[in-house]
Amino acid sequence: MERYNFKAIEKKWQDFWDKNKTFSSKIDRNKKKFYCLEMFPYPSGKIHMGHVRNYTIGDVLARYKILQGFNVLHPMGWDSFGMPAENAAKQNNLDPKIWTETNISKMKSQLKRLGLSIDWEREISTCSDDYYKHQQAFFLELFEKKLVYRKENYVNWDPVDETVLANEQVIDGKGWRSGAIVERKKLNQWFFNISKFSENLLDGLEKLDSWPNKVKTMQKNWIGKSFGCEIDFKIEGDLPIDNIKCFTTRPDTLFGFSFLALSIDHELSKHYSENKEFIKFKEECSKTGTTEEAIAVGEKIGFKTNLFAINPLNPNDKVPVYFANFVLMDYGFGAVFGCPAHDQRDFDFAKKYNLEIKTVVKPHDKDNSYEVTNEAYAGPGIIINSDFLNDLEAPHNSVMEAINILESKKLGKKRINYRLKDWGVSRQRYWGCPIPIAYDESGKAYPIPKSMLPVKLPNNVDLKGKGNPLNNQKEWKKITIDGKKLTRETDTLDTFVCSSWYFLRFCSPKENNYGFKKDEIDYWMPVDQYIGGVEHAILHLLYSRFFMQALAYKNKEFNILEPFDGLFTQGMVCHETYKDPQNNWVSPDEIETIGDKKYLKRDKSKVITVGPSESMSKSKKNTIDPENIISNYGADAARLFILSDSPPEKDVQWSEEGIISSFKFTQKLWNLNLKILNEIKKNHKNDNDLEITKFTNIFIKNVTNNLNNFSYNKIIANLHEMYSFLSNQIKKNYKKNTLIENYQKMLIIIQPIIPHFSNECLELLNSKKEIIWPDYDESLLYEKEVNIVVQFDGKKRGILNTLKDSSEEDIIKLIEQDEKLNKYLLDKKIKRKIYVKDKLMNIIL
RNA sequence: GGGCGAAUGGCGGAACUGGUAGACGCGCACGACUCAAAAUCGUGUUUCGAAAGAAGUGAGAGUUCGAUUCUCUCUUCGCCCA
Repeated sequence: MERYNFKAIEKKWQDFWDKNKTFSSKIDRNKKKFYCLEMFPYPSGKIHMGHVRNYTIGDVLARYKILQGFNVLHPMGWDSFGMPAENAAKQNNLDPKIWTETNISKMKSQLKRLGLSIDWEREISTCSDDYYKHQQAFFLELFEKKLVYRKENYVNWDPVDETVLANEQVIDGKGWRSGAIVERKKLNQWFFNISKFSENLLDGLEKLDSWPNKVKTMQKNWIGKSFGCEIDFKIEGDLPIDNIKCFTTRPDTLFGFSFLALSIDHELSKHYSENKEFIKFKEECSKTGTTEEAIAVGEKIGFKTNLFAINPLNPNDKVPVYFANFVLMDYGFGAVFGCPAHDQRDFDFAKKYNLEIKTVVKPHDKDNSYEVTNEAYAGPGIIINSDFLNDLEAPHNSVMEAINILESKKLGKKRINYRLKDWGVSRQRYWGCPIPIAYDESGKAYPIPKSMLPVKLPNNVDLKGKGNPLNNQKEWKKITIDGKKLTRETDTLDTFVCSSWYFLRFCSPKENNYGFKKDEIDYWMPVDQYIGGVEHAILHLLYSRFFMQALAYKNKEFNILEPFDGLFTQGMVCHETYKDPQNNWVSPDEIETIGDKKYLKRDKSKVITVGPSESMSKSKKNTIDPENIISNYGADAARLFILSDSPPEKDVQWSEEGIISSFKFTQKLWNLNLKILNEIKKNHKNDNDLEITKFTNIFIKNVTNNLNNFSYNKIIANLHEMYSFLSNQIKKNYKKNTLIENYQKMLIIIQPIIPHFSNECLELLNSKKEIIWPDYDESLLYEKEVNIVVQFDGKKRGILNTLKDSSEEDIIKLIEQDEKLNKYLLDKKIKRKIYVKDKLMNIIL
């Protein structure tokens, strides 16, 4: 038996694709285009199994579309700005640029070994100034359109490292590196006005039919449109103010009003800046944490002012005003009216401070004496105890009615509120795209003229020092524009900005004057199928959608509003976790299995406990290195396995047995291939071809359907069926041409999955016929005979094999003649017959 | 706390619009080849039962001639948001 030499064969085809530029793409207006895109990777230096899965899924689709005759664009690039480079640079005294470039070349060669159908001529890297100069131009374009602005906002400040921390760098309220307690600090930062497009972004979701509903729902919730009312509450007390503005979605519960709560960042707080009690209260608030989660879980606390708010619907009703930790400045106006009976947070607060709890909604099954006691009632019902609002259906009719009354009395205004906040894009870091702005001494911002772009990152920057590295570049910061001496902005852009338009750049990767060429994006965009992890379901996808809106704003030339026509979110790659007796994580390749137990390889007295399968992560040491897998088993085997066990949208469990089984399967297929080539040489004259042609037809139909539905795991099952069919039937002496024709079709069908193997076999088969995706003949799928399930009283009692399209009478006759079935009919009267043609006969006795 | 989704053999998973539950793979068992093992090939494998047969898709109800599929209630798990 010959071994399949995957190493030589895979290399041969990868070199062939490289040399012939097989996957290079050009605009061809006679062909239908297909833009297949997988989320581009961060160049960490090593591909991981998640990449293998992501890019295999995309590659299967791209190759399928190529075979179907589409003009396919399938590019790849690098999301190469970001913190890991800066951290690595700090730790190892490296230049982030060199670190990143080395990683890119390593990862590129690894990706090539997977045999992907990538057009490498379109490769881009977001950290190169060829790329980011266009991004700076976009920033200025948005600046001109007034979609970018600067405002003060809070950041996580590490006082020891003198740096701003990302949320994920704050662990238990402390800086991840210094361990210092993180402070809230206000900084001037740049914002993209994404909230301006809230309605468009919400609306656009409706048209995205090929997006998973899950993702659409997540975006919808993130945008968080709510319908309600803004109310001006009249204020009495010891401060010179007349009113406080609130937003509420439940103005219909105003008669349950018992306090008014303000965010500690509300503008009124400035009146208390010297108040010791208030300062203490603020400290208390920051201890419980300022994340929304901490607030929801933690205790609700408040600071009572000497102010009173007057209920607009009932002027005799005056309630106290508090500052409270559960009110967020970002939502509405940073002020809410408290209705304890019908909101749990308000309820908790009222209990703590002994405030009145007035029930104003009763559930449908309760009478008017209903009273909220142990917890707030937030469900639907009927309004009670509310004067002119009584008996209204809540919330369906009551909210609208309350708004109408408030509007007619000029006490409030109908208002739509969005949860979506503007996108803060300033990052106080070195390794990012410089923001093309400079300031004069008064702090006024000037855009840097387009002719002076790119604003390049300076080289040889000391990253180990404190503070923002660019801010320490005294010379770099100086710039003169039109004779004015200015100081550059030292913040860089969030890396999400880089990934918000890279799919446009792939259409025109070499264009020098602008980020893309119009005729090129008009041809290629939108991305027909975008594939990536569900972890990007909200931010990256929403930002990219916003970016298209922003480019199209006040620009009739640009008319792509949705960048991604289809979206597919793949699941994660998981692996069992292992621990030694000391409870340390152990990596799979440190383990040896003897019998049904696992031991540490280097010390076999240590028994390993097997933990649950979890997504591969370095911290749990349950990663598998794709490079080893490809070296040991080949790219085709790796592709087969990563697709085989689970549907692509679900998590897949990596296992040693699984990859070995896929590897063995490639070997079996190879030997089968040799046998088939041998049969062809024999040149049989046998005319019986129906069986194999029929099989090929079913095979084409099944795989095509499964490809269209992303049921890639089922394709692997189809492949096994093909193998078992061919290995059983090969001795049937099929005529040479029949065999060649059918086998060629099968090899084409398996090409998207195992491209190296398929190409090699096709070459050896040397058929004259063109290599295109085969059609199937519907008439050949027609069976003359069918199996009919026979049921008595709904219970399956047997199967009849009979002619297709048999009548009910024919079937009954057959049952009467059948020894096993006719006994059920003895001494019985048939009450009813249900006959489903060619499928089932159910007899009710 | 809210939203979305899932639950099928020892395991991963199939089952198109309600119509043969368990495709395909892993694992396991037995057999062939071998002095032996590995590799390979073959057979079997939901459970109970010798068999006939019965039960069976998280639990409970409902609709139906018929439910993994539809409806309701519950349990558990996952993801997202808070």
